[in-house]
Amino acid sequence: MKEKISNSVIRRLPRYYRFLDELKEQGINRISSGELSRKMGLTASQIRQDFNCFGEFGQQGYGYNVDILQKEIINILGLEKMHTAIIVGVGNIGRGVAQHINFNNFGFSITGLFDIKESLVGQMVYNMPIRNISSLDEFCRENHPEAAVICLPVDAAKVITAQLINLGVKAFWNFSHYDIAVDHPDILVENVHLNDSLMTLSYKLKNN
Amino acid sequence: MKEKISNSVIRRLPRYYRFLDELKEQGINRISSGELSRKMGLTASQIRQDFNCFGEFGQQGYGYNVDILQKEIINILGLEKMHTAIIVGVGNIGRGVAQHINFNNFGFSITGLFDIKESLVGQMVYNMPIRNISSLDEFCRENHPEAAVICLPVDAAKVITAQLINLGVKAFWNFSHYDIAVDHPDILVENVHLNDSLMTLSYKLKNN
DNA sequence: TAGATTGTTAATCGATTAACAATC
DNA sequence: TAGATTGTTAATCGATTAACAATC
Repeated sequence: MKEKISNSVIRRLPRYYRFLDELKEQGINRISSGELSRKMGLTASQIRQDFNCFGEFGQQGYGYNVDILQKEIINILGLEKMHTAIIVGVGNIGRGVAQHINFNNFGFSITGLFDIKESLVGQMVYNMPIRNISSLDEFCRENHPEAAVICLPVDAAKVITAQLINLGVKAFWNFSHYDIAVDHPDILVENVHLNDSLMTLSYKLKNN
Repeated sequence: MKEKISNSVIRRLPRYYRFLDELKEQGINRISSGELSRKMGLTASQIRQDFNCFGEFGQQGYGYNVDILQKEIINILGLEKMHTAIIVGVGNIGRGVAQHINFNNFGFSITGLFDIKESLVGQMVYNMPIRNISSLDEFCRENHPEAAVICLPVDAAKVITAQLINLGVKAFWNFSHYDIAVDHPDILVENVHLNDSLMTLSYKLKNN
């Protein structure tokens, strides 16, 4: 294991994970950096550099064992260690994410869902009722969720995030437009800025 | 306007757009790169470099006019030019995105929604019925959508994407795990890999 | 004018690519 | 052994930061 792993490397790991899955499905259990580079549209050099950040996973003259490599990536990403998480905001996008994402596969166990809207409170998602956001404090003091998925409008996101940080939440999967990292530099944040992404597509269309 | 604008710069533009919005709401109509850098957690240098890729938007000794700057960014991102788009796959995530995203604000006008599931066909989203995916060919030949939002499982995504490219769709907002760019290098793709994002959060939690 | 802040060039830093010796 | 392919160092490329002259 080398020193500091760069962000660029980390962001490529899930993609490797995905492609290794595909190889496994095709019954391929051995792959060289050259072959993988062609399949993924990267350079073989980059692939070898990336993997070598974490140790020596390959074998000279042979390549990489698909299964072992994927297990290493699972380990690096920490997908086997489970973290508790709550979903705050179960509107259009919150509900979509809640139902679409297989949290368990990626190291998260959802322990609660919250919304402010009375009409949503009590509805079942998975096999859990949506709770009133007024019970957030109490719930967190009892259950100590480690992470929160934030699917709220920007103003609510700001307030609720600060509240959750006080309650000990350490990591946020942030779907809101609120920039958590600016106010809370020491908190772990992963942003999903859908609007930003769509604007980028608009840019590409303009400058094709 | 300089030569090639780097990807890193483009990806920062929507974020500038967002922060300028916030400034406008606060009634601030003038900002220096130094102040903005503190608010956004960037260097002032980078901000000036970024804006200078596209022209001279500021004024020495004064800074930038918030309104003008935002209009320039809107122009650069092409948010005023409207593009027609369809949404393919109206399951959990497709529906969430369809209802959550304000496509019109970002240069897109949704002209059709499609799903394969009979139980969904006919249901109304916005003021449009979800159509059967079997009518995709006919619809595209008549309406020529420029872009498609892909919210499908990986296998369906692969097939439908190829079909849509044949029908003249030029750009994809891709929520599937299928890597469009590998098979179709000349097509415009903007990926939203939610699973990848969540795995990154898992990594951060492991290596906090 | 003096102060502030841009636009822009130069320096630094980091990430990607190329090359090749080590080794299976 | 000969061929293949890794692990790793060195070279290149690109992006960020620093510095400062231009100018409002």
